[in-house]
Amino acid sequence: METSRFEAPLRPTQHAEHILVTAILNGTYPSGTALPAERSLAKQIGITRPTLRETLQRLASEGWIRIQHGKSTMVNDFWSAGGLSLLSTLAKYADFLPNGFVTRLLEVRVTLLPPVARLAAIQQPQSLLDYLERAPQQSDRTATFAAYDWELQMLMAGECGNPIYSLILNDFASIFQKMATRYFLPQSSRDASLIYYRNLAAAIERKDNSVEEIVKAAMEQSIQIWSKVKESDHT
Amino acid sequence: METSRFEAPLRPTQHAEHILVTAILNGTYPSGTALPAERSLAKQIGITRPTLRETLQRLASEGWIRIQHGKSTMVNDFWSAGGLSLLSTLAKYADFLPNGFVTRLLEVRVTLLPPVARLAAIQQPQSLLDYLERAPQQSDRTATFAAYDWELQMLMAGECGNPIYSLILNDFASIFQKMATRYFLPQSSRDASLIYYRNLAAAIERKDNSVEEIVKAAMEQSIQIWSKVKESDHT
DNA sequence: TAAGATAACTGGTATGACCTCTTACCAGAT
DNA sequence: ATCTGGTAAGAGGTCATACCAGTTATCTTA
Repeated sequence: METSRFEAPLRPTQHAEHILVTAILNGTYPSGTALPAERSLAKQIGITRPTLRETLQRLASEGWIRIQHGKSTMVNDFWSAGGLSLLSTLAKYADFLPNGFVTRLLEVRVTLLPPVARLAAIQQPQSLLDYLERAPQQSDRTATFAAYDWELQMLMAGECGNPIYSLILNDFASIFQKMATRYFLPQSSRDASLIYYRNLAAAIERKDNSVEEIVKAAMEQSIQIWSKVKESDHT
Repeated sequence: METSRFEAPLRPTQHAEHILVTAILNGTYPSGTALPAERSLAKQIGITRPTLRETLQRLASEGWIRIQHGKSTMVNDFWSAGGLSLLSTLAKYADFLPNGFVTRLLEVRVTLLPPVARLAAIQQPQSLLDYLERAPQQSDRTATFAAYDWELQMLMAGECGNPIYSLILNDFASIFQKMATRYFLPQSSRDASLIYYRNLAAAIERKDNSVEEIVKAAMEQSIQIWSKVKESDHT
């Protein structure tokens, strides 16, 4: 349950977020119901109203709640009303994530990244090749692989010519970073990625439009790998 | 420059957002530089610090700025550091949008929506068919088409079984709504959509896996239509 | 009975003080 | 000379409380 061994005394604003998000996720404040008034809510949580409001504004902009002057603040069904920035907050409370949620994320990546890679390979092939040249070694640490793999995605999104893909990926960051340290733990995961990097570099040099398929295959494989990693973790 | 003919006296918190976002977009506060201290910034804008902070927190959560205790608040390069929720704020300041930005958004939709439609057609075909049954009439108002078209996308995202697609679409909402009223203005746009709705319904009933292609073709066509709409608007 | 004032909610903003973190600078010890 | 630790200034973080402004139900009043 804990992220760190020592209970870091949360700042009031983070404390409020923790209380509220937890309460929404566990059904204490079901969607469609009204949140307590700010004055009483602040007293309950043990912070002051201005501080509480900063947190409320943040949660509202992510889509957890809906604030309207004069009316009570309402709890949203964030799956239907929320924005992608929910993911960054949601990642902090991974215990509440539905089963297979990371898989859902990887499935989105299967549809997104291949076209992005194709465009990037067309627009800035040398930039990708330079980066792929600096691929990690088989013996490198898990964290090294996680960082390298993530930056490869960001690089492709940044070079594809469409800035919107970067925005989407940025929202994926928190959850991806969190899963990557588990994903790259087995040696087999790292081996698979190294093969992927090599194939990708070769495809980019060939300029034969095989980039999209290669990335798609790798992304689909990553779903399989992830499901195995999850199994072995439960053992 | 103005969105409405009448200068609506913005609430302090919105006023602050307007000032800051405008200043960031027009280069007054370039990315990488420090924002003025909260106390002086609040005085400049003419609001108080707690109010300013609410706005700053919101902007920070969208990725415009980076706040750190003790250090100065820094301006981000939001294209590389921002999240998808930027779009909702960005839509309010469409004058600063780079040329072809909506086209970039439509291009993302081309990669995103077809797989979503395919999944939705598999999981909840009847739900889609029921909705397509209630398609608007050729003579209906522009706003009617805009609303119907948007809700169709949302329905597909909601029924596809992967909640993340809904989150992404939600962030598209503001810009899409804004463009839809222009997009559906010509009769030809509405005719094209009506054909698309019919084809889609037929494909779903056939259950022959043609849904994805039909949606993809329609989304690609929408890019063409949009470029024509833009041209004629400049005339 | 129906229109309008009013009071009691709710969130929105204003003040000004104090707490905490970061940083740079400087005195003292090595 | 260099390292160490303290110290002060400036940044964001929080608090306390009062007041402003929409929303809504109620209670007048025509």
